[in-house]
Amino acid sequence: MAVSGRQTGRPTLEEVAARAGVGRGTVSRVINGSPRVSDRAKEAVGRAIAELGYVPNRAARALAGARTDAIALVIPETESRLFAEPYFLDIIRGVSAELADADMQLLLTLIRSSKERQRFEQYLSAQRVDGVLLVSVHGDDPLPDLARELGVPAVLNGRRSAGERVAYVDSDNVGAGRSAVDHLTGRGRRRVATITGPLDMYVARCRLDGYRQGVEAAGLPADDRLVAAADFTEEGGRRAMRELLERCPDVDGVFAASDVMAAGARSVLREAGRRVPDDVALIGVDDSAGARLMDPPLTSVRQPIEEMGRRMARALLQEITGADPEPCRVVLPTELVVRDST
Amino acid sequence: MAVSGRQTGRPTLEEVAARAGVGRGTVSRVINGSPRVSDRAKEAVGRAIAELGYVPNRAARALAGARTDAIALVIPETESRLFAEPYFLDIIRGVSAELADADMQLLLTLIRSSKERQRFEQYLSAQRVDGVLLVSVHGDDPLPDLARELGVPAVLNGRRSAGERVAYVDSDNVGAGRSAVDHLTGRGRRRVATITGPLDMYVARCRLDGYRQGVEAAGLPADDRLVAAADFTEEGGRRAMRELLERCPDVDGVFAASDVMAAGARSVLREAGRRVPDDVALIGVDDSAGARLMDPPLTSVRQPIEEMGRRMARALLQEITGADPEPCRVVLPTELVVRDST
DNA sequence: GCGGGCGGTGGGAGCGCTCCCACACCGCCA
DNA sequence: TGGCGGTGTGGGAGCGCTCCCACCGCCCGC
Repeated sequence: MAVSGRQTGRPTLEEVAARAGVGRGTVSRVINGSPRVSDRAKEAVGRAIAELGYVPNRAARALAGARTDAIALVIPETESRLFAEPYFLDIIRGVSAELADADMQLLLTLIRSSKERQRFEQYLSAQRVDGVLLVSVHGDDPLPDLARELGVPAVLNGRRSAGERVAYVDSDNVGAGRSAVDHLTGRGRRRVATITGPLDMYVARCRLDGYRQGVEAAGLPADDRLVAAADFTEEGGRRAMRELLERCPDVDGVFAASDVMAAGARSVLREAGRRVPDDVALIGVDDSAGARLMDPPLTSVRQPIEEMGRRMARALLQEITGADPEPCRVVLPTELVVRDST
Repeated sequence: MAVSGRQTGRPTLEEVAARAGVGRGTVSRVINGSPRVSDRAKEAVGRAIAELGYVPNRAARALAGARTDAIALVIPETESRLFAEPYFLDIIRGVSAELADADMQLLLTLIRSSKERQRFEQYLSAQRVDGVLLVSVHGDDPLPDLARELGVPAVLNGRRSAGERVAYVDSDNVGAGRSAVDHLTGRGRRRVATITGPLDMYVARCRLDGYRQGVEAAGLPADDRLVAAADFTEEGGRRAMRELLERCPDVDGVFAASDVMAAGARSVLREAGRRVPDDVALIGVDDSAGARLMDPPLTSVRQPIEEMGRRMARALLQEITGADPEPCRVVLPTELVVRDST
């Protein structure tokens, strides 16, 4: 049964109106939750909608009204895949959960090349989405500002700098570094090193700041030889660990600014015959799935990634409805997950 | 400058037509690549488009025409997160790459609850996407058939059974199991066990078949005590390995049908004092990021995940344009990645 | 008792496209 | 010379909504 003759088969708002014995306008008002509708009409329309199985046509809505009921989640992947991948999935999970309730569509846009970037910029300026969520933005990324200029609501995941002007949801990266080092020094480590992310990224600088605070708080001497810059990759972590071992053979604790780099460091430590955690305690950031698989399982500072996604979505929705004129500035706390590597 | 007074600011097809000195129809024809246009007109329109920075309005297009220029990628997450997460990201990556060239939008839909499932089914029947890509479908998932009934093109990632009737892109799971066992027996292992996925999933049964073929080909006796069913989770892998150790203390090789389960097995082996690979050789499937991090690094059978995503997208696009009446049935080869666990 | 509100309503006028019909205009044939 | 088909073209008629104006009652105040 059903789905037989008709071309498109879908009932329209007009048909709903006819069945409910009201005008088109009234149906539209009911659907959009306008307060100026009598209970009687509301009920009649509701029944007609149910009977007909009516679902509003999004294209028509977008064309007639202003909104599209869709937001874009943008993930730039220009360079090497900097962040551990599960990170993105968790963000997506959070965003998706929040959007589902608002009945908004999630458009996923991976930007790999400048061509794709250009295409996305066209997208933006064509106002084809009600807002954008930007993940993994670099310090010099112009996309957030472009969105602002075009009047498209935007929310970032992470800041580009301390003075970020676009709305953002970030995690407490200074606190992450700080708690990692506190944990290390709390276990009696005295020569605590750090492997940083790329220092043109604010997130990396923040974690380094946290490290420095922790070192100072423990009354240990600041020693720049204990700081090795890397790039969030495993190979980078490996290289940095080698440097560290060479410069400071007496290192007994390492705070790697990401789990992936910690994994790199771990393999170098193994090759060098240093036991973890006996000789060198090791701690990462992200609490990624891989952390648990490492040997020994890696102590790590967890970020509430899914929650960040959720908060970003919520902030964007608010910005779209214009509920809150103040751009969202949220910094979520991190949490130490202690395992056997420390 | 720019973006000053005008309400929407975007030029319309009509304005392009006026500027090019042609009719609306002609501009539309040029944009959609119709052959029935003179070179002169084509050129004039092209210039006008460039000068005005015209970008077609998607909503209007969708409303007037039949297509929406969007496809949905559906990821059911009802139960525990069965598959390792990076899997999905790689699929997304492949799909996205292929779609970008076709200038199609990627709608991501996570289905967690029956409510979200229902919403998506409404979506489908409202014809709001030109097609669907379905990932991680279970044997009894009705979604693919629903899509078929509604006449929405669909492509699956993996089959639900040997007789799958909906278009699909799968990897050679039998071959994966077979090559894993061949590798194990090739290294002289004689008591080779397997930890399977949930046997109501076709993928799990295929890998088990491959295992059995491998055992037989090596002239080893089939022994059901060497087969332990699990569920693709780490805890499941752990439980299965314990069983195996109890039933067959002389086991010297284990083929786990996923890296995650291999990780579980590995930790049980450690606790039991069995060395890997000396006492027991261990091999997984997926070649996930975690495999490399394990100690020792895990030998694994890699699936061409990103390529699968790409092929799925390509197949779907073809099905949408109606180019190929035959539903896509692709089975991609897997590849053994040898590391230190075997 | 009459005028002015206000809650509630109907329906016209688009939104920016695609589809398709109608109509030039060309060169060809009979 | 007239007719005929084939190109190339213009533009009307929607697609299914939202927005908004106009309108109908009713109740209130004076």
